Amino acid sequence: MPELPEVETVARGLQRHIVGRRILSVTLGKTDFIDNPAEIEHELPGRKIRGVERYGKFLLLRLSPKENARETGCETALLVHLGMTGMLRPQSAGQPHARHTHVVALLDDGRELRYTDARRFGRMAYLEGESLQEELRRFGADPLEARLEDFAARIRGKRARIKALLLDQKVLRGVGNIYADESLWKAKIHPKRLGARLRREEVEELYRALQGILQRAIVMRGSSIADFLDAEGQPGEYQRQHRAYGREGKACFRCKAKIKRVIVAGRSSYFCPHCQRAPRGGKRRRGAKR
DNA sequence: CTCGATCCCTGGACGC
DNA sequence: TGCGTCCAGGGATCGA
Repeated sequence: MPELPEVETVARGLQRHIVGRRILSVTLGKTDFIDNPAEIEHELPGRKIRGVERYGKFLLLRLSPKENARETGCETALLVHLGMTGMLRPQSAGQPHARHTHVVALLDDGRELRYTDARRFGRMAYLEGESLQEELRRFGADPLEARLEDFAARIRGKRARIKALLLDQKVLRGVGNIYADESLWKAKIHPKRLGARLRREEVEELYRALQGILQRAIVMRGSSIADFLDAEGQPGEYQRQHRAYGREGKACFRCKAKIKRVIVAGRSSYFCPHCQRAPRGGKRRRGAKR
């Protein structure tokens, strides 16, 4: 499940392998995850891949300008969201296509940049100029770039549960279920606590926990739970470091209490009931009707 | 504003 | 071995 560290890992791999390449042609399979398939087919051929960036959980492939817009400075990019099972990687054109390969871009070095996605929870969009900027503005701060003050304001200014806030891409871009749970465990904060109710020190603790975990996960090239592979087809190693996620019933690494699982914000949330204390009145407030 | 529910989709785990 | 069922989850959307 590609979150910030996994997408960063893919972006770095792509930087090494496809930057500078020109796209010669595009072939599409199923297209229900593409904003405008016809545009992808028509706009990409002839364009050079100038750079690859991560933007939250998106890969941003910066493209050379359109033929008729050389001077306008109009930025163009291919946005790729890997969803749950998306993979983007270059392979030699001779190699057989993996199952669920839905986008194939032939490159000028004879290789193909292939997008495969079994569940098609991903997204692909070609964007340019103002619509690109507009799309990027929809998202919150990058957790690795945000200053503590900004992070704190984003969290404490909201009454939603902290888990929901961490997952909300408009608040922070790039955090998903795994790293939300891992950072809450590290900071000893229960997922159902309300953002606005966190103490100053807790927010600071969470900020440091989140940054530290994301950085360490990037070094280990992300977590491979089911089938995540980076741009070079390699799995990540960070799943071995998980302290909460996926550990229901197992002993907490700090206190040996059994890790519990609850649904918060519609997602499985793993936490230590001893280290991460439930909020006061977390069930139903006393005397509240119904 | 925030919530839960629902849908999208497929593969893997599990029970029989 | 095979079949049915459940679950995983990021994000959009809708009604409460």
